[in-house]
Amino acid sequence: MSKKKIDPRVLRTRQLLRDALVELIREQGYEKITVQDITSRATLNRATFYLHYQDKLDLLTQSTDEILNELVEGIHSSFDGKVELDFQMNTPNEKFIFLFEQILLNAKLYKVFLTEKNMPHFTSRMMEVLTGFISEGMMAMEPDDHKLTVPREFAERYFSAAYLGVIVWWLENDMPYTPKFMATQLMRITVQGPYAENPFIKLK
Amino acid sequence: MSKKKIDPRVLRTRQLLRDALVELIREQGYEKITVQDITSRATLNRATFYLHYQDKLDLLTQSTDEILNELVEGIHSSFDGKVELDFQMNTPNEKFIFLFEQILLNAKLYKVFLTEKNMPHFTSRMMEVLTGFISEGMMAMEPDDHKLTVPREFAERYFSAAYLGVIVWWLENDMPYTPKFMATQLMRITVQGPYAENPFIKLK
DNA sequence: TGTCTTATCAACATGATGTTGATAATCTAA
DNA sequence: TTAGATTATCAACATCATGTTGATAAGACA
Repeated sequence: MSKKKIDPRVLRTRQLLRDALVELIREQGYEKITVQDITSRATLNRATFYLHYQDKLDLLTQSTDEILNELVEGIHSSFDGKVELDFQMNTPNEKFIFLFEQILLNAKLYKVFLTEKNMPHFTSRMMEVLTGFISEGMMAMEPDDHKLTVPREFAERYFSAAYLGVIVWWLENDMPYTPKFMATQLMRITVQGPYAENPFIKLK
Repeated sequence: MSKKKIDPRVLRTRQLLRDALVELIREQGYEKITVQDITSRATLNRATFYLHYQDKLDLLTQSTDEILNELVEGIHSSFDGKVELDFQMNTPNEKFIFLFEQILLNAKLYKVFLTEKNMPHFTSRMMEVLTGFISEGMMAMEPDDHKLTVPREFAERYFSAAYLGVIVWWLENDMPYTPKFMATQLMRITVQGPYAENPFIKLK
């Protein structure tokens, strides 16, 4: 009901605007772009822009929301209830492999949106997405707050930030490893920490 | 030699502009601010702004650099060579306590710059600062790359992103814990992971 | 004190913004 | 395939922010 048929011209126009935005951000940074620049690149009239979006920021916000909603829905529809989100040494979680694979598919776009300085909204939304998976996984592993070493929110933020940081690093370096390798490394560092002979674990 | 006497009026003007910027970002977000807004708030003429900065972004960039340079120099001068940056269970590293204390002192400013959406430059510079400490600590602990479970750069990014995420969480929630508590939690989750009975460590 | 530096102020050209109304193109459904 | 509805185009507009300039005032410093 909520999805009436959308005029294909509208979809086309919005896609053109979004593509133009991504290109221009990469070329000259988000700040310097004007609505005029975007519509010129998209071969549309400037007034047309205002039929679809309030301003530059609105275009960016809506685009990021659409992209990340697709990501989340893709994961949900592929794994709906089938895969437990547990953390095990050297066995990368399939959802995380899928995550890196999806990002790889749209690497050009993710790279621009995640690694350009001054990209409002996208990074925080991406963080929310990751927090979703991580809090889900943590609740599955340990629903009892008392058995956590640190406040739950603290841990969730710690891991989502760490994972996002790694994703950004991967993109900045032009994806030097496969999705499976990345997911494996994440499991390993999460479980074992960074040192092979784990000098951390010397409990008193 | 590089620090000639700076006219106090210049310092005053720059301080006024920086303060105005921080206030306005908090009130209406970085995007919507104009140079006119900043100079009005600072009770300065708009032309005066251009005697000191190229544009809004230049003011922001220079301000963040100054703030973070002060932070780094403060830590260096307080601990110069005295404190090893090692990671031990339940014993928070003094540099990290100091870090949280410094942020607490300028919490209003850090909160705006780190948690407002769309804050160019500051977050990435802050990340660099953290990466500095972390890579220093990791090299002290384990200079041999072969004994790492994951690529060194991967681990450095993982931890700096995680730590920055936790700092942002702390600020967003209006510093609900003391710097010492925060530093302790960071050590604990880094060393032991999030679970008290560490179910992660079930090696095959 | 006088000199140098900086701030002030008004004014200007330029360019981006957001809106409007008339017109053309394109889609959808009968 | 055609008619009616939707959307895009285009030119024009007032408004606002920008960046700069030149003349003048105020403040710092030796």
